[in-house]
Amino acid sequence: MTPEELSAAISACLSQAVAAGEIAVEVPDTVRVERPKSREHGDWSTNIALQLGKKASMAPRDFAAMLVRRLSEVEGIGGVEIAGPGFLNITLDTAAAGELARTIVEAGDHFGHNQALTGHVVNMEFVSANPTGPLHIGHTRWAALGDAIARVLRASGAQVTSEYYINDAGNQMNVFARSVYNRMHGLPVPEGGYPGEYIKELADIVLAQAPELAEQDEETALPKLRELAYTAQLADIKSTLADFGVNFDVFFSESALHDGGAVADAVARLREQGHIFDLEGAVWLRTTDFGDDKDRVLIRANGEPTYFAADAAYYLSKKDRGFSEKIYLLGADHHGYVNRLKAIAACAGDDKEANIEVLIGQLISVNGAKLSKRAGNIIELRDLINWIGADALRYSLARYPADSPIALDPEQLKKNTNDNPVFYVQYAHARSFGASANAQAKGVTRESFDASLLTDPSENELLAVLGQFPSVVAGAAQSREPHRIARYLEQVAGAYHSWYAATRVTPLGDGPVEEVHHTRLWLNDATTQVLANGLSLLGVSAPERM
RNA sequence: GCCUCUGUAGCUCAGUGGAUAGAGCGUCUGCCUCCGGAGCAGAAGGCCGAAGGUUCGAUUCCUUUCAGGGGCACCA
Repeated sequence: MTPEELSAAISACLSQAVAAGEIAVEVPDTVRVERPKSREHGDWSTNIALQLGKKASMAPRDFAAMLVRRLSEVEGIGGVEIAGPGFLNITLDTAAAGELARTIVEAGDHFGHNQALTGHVVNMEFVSANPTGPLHIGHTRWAALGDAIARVLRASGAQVTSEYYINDAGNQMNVFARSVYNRMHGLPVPEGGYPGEYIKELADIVLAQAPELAEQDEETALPKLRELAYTAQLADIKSTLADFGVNFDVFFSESALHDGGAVADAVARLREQGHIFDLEGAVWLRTTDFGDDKDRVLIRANGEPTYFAADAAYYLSKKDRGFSEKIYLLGADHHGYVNRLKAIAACAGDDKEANIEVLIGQLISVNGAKLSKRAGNIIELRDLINWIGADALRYSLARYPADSPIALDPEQLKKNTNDNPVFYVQYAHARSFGASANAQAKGVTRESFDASLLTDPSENELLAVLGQFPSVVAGAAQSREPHRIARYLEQVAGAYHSWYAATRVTPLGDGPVEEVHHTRLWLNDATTQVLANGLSLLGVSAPERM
């Protein structure tokens, strides 16, 4: 019996009691069941009687007593006790609890999938680093976390498109091109230009493709140089992301918005909506009507559209493409954008609470220094991957909530590789995988299964932890917090290691293979499955040996 | 000044309107003649930044306050 099934059973009892006229209260959609810290409080507990007692004008303990009578009749429930002010402590029959092992193995890769977000059509935009330099550590957090969120949302039934917005328009591209040009000719970095070593590499790549650029003056060379350098840089970004296990569904070009007339069109549409005004030659969007602290310019007095205008056009594109929820994952340095992005949504006639969601991730600091490609002291994502591996990096970024600031010391991270929790989890997977193979070599099989034999306390604990996976996934999806998966996996690994130390899947020595060994193989393999499914949601590999 | 995030064990950080607040690292004690010891069992270590409020119950929600990070462009 899974916690969900137990929860449903309690709801059913409540509904029956209402129907029978024993209580008069609105039955909540779901009843929360929790794993009590102490085993003395049963396998699962609920505080539903405390919550509903008052609403039903009953003493919580009387309400609880009513529920106990009905719950005790439910198949699979071994006992129900009232504790304290009205907690219900529920103990499952061993067999009902153990049945979960078979449920998981049979569900396979699908175990953990749920319907919490079925029907949601979501656009998730993240990373969106400027194509003027390589991805660096500042981009890695959302790359890891954003991709994990996309996976978790999909597992919860949402239809998700992940998107990378390429800021390939505006003056920065010219500065970028001039930086490459200057480097090519041994000139100093231009004012406000990019100094990093990668500029030299780009210059070499560009020259290899178009040697004639070396002979041309800046004005002649720039357009083609710009195009080639941009293409090379974007290709580098894409390949780094791929090595990190992050594959976007869509790469969306900002300049395409300008060239295709989408920006002008967006301004016209917003004007129709009545949120535009003209002042001192510029065109403004009245974002203050929707919570922004100042109005924003869309078209400058000189006729050029602002970056914000492209943002508006981009939002409308997402809306036109049918996404009911647009999620933006931004760094804390963009926190000032939240209100104006939401104002765009509202100006476009959307609900700024339901149709747009802006998540702010705190920045990662490295040795206390801020990183900037302009300053040239970047730590590249590719280097980090090479140093500590994509798995360890993704996991260590995914195990913290986005709003907690983390300070990474690359040297420390590299040194502490063996202390990284990812190894604890991956090791549990490898160990359970190996244990299964060994057991089967000794004649243990999954041909028979008797759930009532899983009586060891460590088995009760492991089963309880495994059973929580679907609700953990659903919770992670709804809260956009994939770190819950990581923390949960650490719990699973811990429960597995304890179980492994307490029981045996393979008989001791030359002992006979008994029914209990066959049954434990199911539990072992169920654990392997949950660990693999969970790691997959984080984009981390589940090795069969280490 | 305004907005926002953070403050929990020596360190890095989880966590919840409920029963005894957790993990890893570090420290200390045990456990390899047998399925992977990259592991297990146990010990020590806490004014959940501070003060008010809501509640039967607050570390959790609200207000104030102190401390730290980040942000406040007709840049992109």
